[in-house]
Amino acid sequence: MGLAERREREKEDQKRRRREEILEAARTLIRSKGFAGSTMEDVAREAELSPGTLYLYFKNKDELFASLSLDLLEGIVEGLEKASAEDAPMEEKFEAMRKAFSEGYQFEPSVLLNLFNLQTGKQFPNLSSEFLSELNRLSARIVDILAGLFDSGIRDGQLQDHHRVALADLVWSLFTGLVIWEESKKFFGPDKDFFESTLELGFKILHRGLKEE
Amino acid sequence: MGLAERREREKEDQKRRRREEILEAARTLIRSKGFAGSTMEDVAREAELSPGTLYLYFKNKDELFASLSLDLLEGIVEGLEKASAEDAPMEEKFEAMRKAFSEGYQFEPSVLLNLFNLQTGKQFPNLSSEFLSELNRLSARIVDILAGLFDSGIRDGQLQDHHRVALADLVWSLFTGLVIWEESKKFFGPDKDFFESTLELGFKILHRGLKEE
Amino acid sequence: MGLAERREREKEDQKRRRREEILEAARTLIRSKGFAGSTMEDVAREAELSPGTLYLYFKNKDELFASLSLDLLEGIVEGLEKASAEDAPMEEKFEAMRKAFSEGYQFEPSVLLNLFNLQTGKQFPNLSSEFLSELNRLSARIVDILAGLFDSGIRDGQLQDHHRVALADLVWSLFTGLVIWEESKKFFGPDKDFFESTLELGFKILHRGLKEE
Amino acid sequence: MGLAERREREKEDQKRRRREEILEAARTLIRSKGFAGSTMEDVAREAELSPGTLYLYFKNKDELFASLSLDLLEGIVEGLEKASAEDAPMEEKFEAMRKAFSEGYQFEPSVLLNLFNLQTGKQFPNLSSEFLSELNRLSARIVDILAGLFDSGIRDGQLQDHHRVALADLVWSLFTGLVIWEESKKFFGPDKDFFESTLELGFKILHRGLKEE
DNA sequence: CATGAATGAGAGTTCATTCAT
DNA sequence: GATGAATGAACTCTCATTCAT
Repeated sequence: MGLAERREREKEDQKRRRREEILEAARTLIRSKGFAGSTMEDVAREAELSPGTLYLYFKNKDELFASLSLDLLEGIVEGLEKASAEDAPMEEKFEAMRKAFSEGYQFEPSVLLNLFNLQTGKQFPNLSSEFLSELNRLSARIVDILAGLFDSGIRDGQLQDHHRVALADLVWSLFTGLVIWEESKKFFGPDKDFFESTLELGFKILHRGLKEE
Repeated sequence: MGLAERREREKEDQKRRRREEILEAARTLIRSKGFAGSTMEDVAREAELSPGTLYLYFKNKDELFASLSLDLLEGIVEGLEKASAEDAPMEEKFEAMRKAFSEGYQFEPSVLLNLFNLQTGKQFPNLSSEFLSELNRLSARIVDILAGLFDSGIRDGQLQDHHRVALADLVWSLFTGLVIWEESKKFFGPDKDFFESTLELGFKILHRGLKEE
Repeated sequence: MGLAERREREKEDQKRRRREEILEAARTLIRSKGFAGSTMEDVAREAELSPGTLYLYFKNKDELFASLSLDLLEGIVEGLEKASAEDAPMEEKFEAMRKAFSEGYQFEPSVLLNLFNLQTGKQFPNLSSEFLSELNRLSARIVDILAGLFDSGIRDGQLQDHHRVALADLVWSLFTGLVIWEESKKFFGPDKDFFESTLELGFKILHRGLKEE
Repeated sequence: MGLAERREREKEDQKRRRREEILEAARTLIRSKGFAGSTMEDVAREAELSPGTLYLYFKNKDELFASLSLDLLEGIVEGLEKASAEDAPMEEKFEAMRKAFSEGYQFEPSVLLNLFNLQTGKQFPNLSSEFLSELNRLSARIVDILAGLFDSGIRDGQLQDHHRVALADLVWSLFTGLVIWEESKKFFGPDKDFFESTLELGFKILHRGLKEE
């Protein structure tokens, strides 16, 4: 490996790290002030950079914050892929799914809310279509994996036969709805967080509701 | 009834109608451009009024659009109250619930998304606290009714025993998640709407998952 | 006197009374919120009328509030005319002057401040020139009377010889300056009002400073 | 001195200069159109900047224009402090006072008028309380210095004994009243300016009226 | 690469004034 | 004469974005 090559790589690393720092700052801010409430200057201050610098790493504000959503979705995809790869009884698969979602929740609830604002696609004329289709590709991938998971369960007789995609939509909706609802509840009673336990209950009932006897 | 009295009442009616027109215009706009993307001038133009007039009926933009959320929640509360009032087998109650949600969906999905933006409470400094607490009161009322519904089912032995509020949270989350998700899907495949069928499936599975044998 | 004539007169009276009520309301408001801070709707509410009605009595907001200044100036002119009419020793004339000013102060300090805003003539494009010249005529009249007063004192050897108009300007400036300054002081120490005693002292020193020995 | 340090200082200078330019523009405008008549866009245009830039240097319109008043008051305080520091016969001190005021007049009469609008405190909800108290502190300081000046004259037997603060109020009122009055007169007879000569006369009479024989 | 001062379009909001009833 | 709902021009202020250094 030549020197030039190493330099190159170090530069790349440096760049990636910077990018991460900015996203980290954005995540902190979206939590406390929401998307519309956070200014680029806020992000710059939080990341200890100047506003101009942000534009060296992100095309605009929308894409900066949308990148958070991408990260979130990627994390969930990864988790779900692992869950679906295993050759295990349905119970364990459900458990793995639940864990993947749970990790998504850790990421930052506000980001998920923002994802939907993005995805309904209104008011984000600055989001490049490549970006949007990447978001959609990942969402679709999630539903895909979930559908596949249910398909395998149905085919080997562990689950009742229902439309796979509808089942996937249901689970994904349950997850996102719960994230948002728990986030809302926090606002008027900031102390408690029942996300985990309620999600667990949800999966339990879901499993029982689907199980083939 | 005196003439003055009649005049008075007609004026009241006129006023209410105007308010409705403005809300209607806002609903149309939130659908096409979202909350942040809709300007007060847009609303005025849509309602065929001048911008200043809007402020005779609503204190500011936030409250105007939040009023839509209030209407939506009120509609759902009403529907659920009817569902819970009936003395019927659980199946029918579930069916009534589903209908109440279904009507909420008709109202306008974007409004629900905006409700959550409001409720996470960030970035809406112009929303009076009375308004926010009214929003929260209604949300709480919904969960309350749902919890009561499950409670009755559990107590007369039709449903398995679970934490009532957790069950309520689950149903409410499922509904809201589904609304938002279907709305998102429309954006990248605008032709189909599986909300109704998926919600139906959800309730079916939920019922089976909870039913005491 | 015919009936028609009486009707006419009663109408006139009624009209004048209405006008007074509006001015009274404006005076109350200018005290508490200042000119720019008072809206026409405020005035209407205070006078228990509708906004539109104000325009039956005054051409616009500027003229309404400027009328207060006219009233104030007229009161002072009247008082000073009495003071200058008397054939009395200088001491008594000074005392009469002081009283005239004192009554002007009772009228409402804020009105005087507004008068100057009007008279520096900026930002009041809605004030008809007739109105402005009436304001100026009264101001000039005040200086005139004061100058005459000093003239008589100088000519009969009671006062030292100085430029009459300059003396008049001095007294008028002293008065207005004191009104405004005491008003300002009230804002950060609202309890005390030294206008009367300080004005008295001012006149005493002025007299001693001018008296021919 | 390091390079960084020098850069730093130059930046500071640049910043101060910009601020001055904006204030200068505001002063030009308040003279021609008054406070309420000048828009932020006017100021920006006059300063050859964009509206947004003004807000980098001043929190809002009120504070921008109030800064002019602060400058004016500071100038007067400075002048008066010099006047009171001298150990000189009363005549010279009076002369020094007069000069301090005279320079205040040069600053810009309209600013003084605006100061009083500010200080009566109505209708300026955007003025931070720190700003207001700074204005009041300076006003109080002026009266303080003046009172001290009179006190020394009284104690060494050059002036008759009167309430020091009342004397200070008188002089300050005379000054401000004269500024405003001469400004008003300019409006309907724009050619002449008797401020200097009238102020001189005022001080002469005042001195004679106070002098202990 | 990084900066941060400057930009300027665009938003929400106010309020003097009008006019159909 | 009186009303008050409606108007709409005009204002202040924000903030994503740019670009000279």
